[in-house]
Amino acid sequence: MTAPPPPWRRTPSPRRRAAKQMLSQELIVKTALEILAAEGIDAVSMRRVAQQLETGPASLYAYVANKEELDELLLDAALSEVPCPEPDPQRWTEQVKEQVRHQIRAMMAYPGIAKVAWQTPIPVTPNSLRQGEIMLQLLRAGGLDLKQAVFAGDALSTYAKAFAYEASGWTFGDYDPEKMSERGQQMAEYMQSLPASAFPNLLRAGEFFTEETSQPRLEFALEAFVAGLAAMVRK
Amino acid sequence: MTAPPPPWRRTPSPRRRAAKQMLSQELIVKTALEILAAEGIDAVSMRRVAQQLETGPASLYAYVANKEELDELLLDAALSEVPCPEPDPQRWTEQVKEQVRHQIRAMMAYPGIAKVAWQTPIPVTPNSLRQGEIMLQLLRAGGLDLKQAVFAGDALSTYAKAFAYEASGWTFGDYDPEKMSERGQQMAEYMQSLPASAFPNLLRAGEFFTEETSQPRLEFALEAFVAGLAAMVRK
DNA sequence: TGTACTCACGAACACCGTTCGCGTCAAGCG
DNA sequence: CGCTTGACGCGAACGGTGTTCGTGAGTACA
Repeated sequence: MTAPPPPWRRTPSPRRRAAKQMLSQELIVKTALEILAAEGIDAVSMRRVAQQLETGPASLYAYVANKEELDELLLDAALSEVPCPEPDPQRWTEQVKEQVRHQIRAMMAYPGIAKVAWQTPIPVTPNSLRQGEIMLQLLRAGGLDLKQAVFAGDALSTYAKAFAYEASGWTFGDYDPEKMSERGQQMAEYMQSLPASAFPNLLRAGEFFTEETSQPRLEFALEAFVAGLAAMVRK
Repeated sequence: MTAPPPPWRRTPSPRRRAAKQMLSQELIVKTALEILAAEGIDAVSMRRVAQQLETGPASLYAYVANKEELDELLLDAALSEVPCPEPDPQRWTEQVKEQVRHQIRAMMAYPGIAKVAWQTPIPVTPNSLRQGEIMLQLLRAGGLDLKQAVFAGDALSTYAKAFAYEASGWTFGDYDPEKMSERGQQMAEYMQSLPASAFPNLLRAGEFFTEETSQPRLEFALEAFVAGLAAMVRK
């Protein structure tokens, strides 16, 4: 609100470097996570983070190569909270399922971080690698050979990302409720407009597809897949 | 190269509507698909499509509500090629797997369309619905009850989208090879920099994770999941 | 011929990620 | 102590995105 100083008068002490906190990669990530928590993933832009730090977007590039690297750091921060159990061959199926649940829970703790996980092909951050290794250990403890473990681990982490992404979109405001109910209506209208028996199953599927069936859907998928793995091992 | 007409002279016959093909939703989708095939999904912007049609971006909004709707139409076009088999209870496991393979193949025929599938929550286009219903029919023919079929169908289509997305990124130029090999090196370096035994499995996993293992990875995941389903039915 | 209406679309808006180079500051040296 | 020089923070600009609104030209009708 104060008027800018007259242009001919050199500003007296504009830089009080020590006064405002020095930038650092850590501080940038911390700030980005705060914005993520408060305003969602789409609000996390280089500009918005810089604004929060009271600087211009160009300043961030001294500590972060680009947006992609920032995204990767955010994902890694989210994954840092996932525990690493000791493999127990007796309980391997339960351990595998539990690990996937943990990974999904960690991603859903930061609304929208799953979207980032998809944009980051083969993340190589410490915590991502750690999760990959843990998963392989649990699977191998169950008796899968290396190749089987790698394939199964890939499928599980792919599904975990996919599930977390869809669930995030559902539970946080990414798509607004008004639009969604409109969709539901369109869908019902379209299906009923065709020959009555064209969509006998799909017409009754809606009731199993609400937010509160999210958890059972995950459990079903995990149960089926892990049971399939167990059958391979026994054979 | 011709000079513009003097401003006081009203342009004689600027609109030869019939000369350039009239716009229509169909033409817009067709043009977008051509650009998609030639330049990849990221090139498909409202501006680029309009440019190809020799008009401004605003003109498209008469036939398409927004970019999201255009995306949905593109996805629907891609799915139109997926066949719809008659359910055969004797061969249901094979039919389910084959249907997923077909869906994935259809998406990969249009590089990057899988990305669109992710951005479109619960697509309600005719072909998407048709695929949903088919999947439910195949699963129910296998003996699953409606709830089981809905959950299984959800998991399968989620995985199909996820797989097609990852495979698309891999096989088309989305991430450039130089960057990727740099990644691989970083990864190997990091893993070896830690206590020797920190990543015993992951260090040997690389060889199972090339482009040519893409197909076997899919088959493994399908096999495990469908086997798990079959076990549920038998029980 | 004059008028009224429709509608195609150019231009603008508010964003985005990224880059370049200016200008200021602090350190080093005479 | 004062000057020079090097480093570097960051404002401004570039080229992109999706979307909206007002204008003016074209058509149809009186």
